Amino acid sequence: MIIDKKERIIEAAATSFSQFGFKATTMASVAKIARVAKGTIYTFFDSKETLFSTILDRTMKNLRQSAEAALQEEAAFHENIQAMLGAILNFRENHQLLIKLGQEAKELGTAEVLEILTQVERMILDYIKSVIETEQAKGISTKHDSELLAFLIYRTYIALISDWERQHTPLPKETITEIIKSQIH
Amino acid sequence: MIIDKKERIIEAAATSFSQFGFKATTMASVAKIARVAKGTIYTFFDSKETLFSTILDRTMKNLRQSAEAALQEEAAFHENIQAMLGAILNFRENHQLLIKLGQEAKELGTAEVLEILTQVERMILDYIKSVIETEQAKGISTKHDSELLAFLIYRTYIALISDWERQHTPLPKETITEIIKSQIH
DNA sequence: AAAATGACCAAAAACCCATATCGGTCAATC
DNA sequence: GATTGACCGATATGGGTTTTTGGTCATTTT
Repeated sequence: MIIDKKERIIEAAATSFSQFGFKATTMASVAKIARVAKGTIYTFFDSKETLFSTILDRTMKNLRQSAEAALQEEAAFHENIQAMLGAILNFRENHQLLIKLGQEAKELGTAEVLEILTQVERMILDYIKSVIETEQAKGISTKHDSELLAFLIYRTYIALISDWERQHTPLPKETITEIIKSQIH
Repeated sequence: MIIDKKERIIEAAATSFSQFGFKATTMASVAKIARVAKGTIYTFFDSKETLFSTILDRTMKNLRQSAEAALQEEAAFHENIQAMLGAILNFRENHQLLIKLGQEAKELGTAEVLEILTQVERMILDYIKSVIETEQAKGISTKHDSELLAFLIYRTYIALISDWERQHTPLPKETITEIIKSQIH
């Protein structure tokens, strides 16, 4: 019974955070959706932040899995990197929670949510870094160390996909591939 | 006399916009600092926006001059590009008007100021583009067309200088040079 | 008559403050 | 021992009132 309740709370919170964002989600409404009393939430989570963290951790785990699934054993390094970046951006653009947090940061500019988003970026960068390091362990040489390379590649990729398209027609896939490739080796 | 007055208004406005930002400068205070009546401002400029535009145009002209001054006839393309980028970033970081507009956009998030800032970015990109095109006209080959190359280089440079340093120790100059270089050829 | 002024106006912003809502607690209940 | 929901202090909200602002224009100054 206990586990079932905790799960219901998490699901209710996930729905609400995704639909209304962090600030506009109230503990009372989460409790109502989860069909528990407000106090019950606090037997599983000490605060709204903690509850949110649980949801975010799950989401990031899903993101890592999506990224992982894009990798192919037999593919070349730069192909895998690009497939992974594509998966990450696709995930970011299709998961309501991250979309909503982005909107919330832009509209309300709350320091709290802004910090959460930098945390998300940090987690993504760490994942990219780990993929690079796995590849390096296999003996593949890179131009820069994994931290810098992850940063450089991720930022460039986002710039080319999201920012460029705000004012231009999308770039051909080969162009993007070529740019990413030239940063690795 | 007329010219003198117009100049006084521009100077007063420049000071005020730089010190207090767009929203917080009032036409009344500009008039007071310039020692003219409020109505007089409107014989030279039709609106606060127009007045501001004049100031911004001057600032951008100064920026272009600073960037221009960093170029050296005998230097290699990538050296000039980097010198120019350095000059632009340095200008951005040291000119009160642009700093203040950045703060204003972050704090108040006014659509008006945000639009001004994208306009500034556009002007900077156009300038970089023109420098690239001058070089291309001399017969130097580049990996990408000038629009994409300007975008790529500028974004990467900002990422490496400003954003990287938010969480890491500054990168050695040679590393930055190398990265920029590899994007050009 | 051309240039300059500042009182004036509608519109927008800032200010107040009573009221509602929120995250979190804990004595009572199951 | 688990669960509840009335309750609390702190913060957010709504909206009526006042102040400030960009812009105008009849009047004055040059």
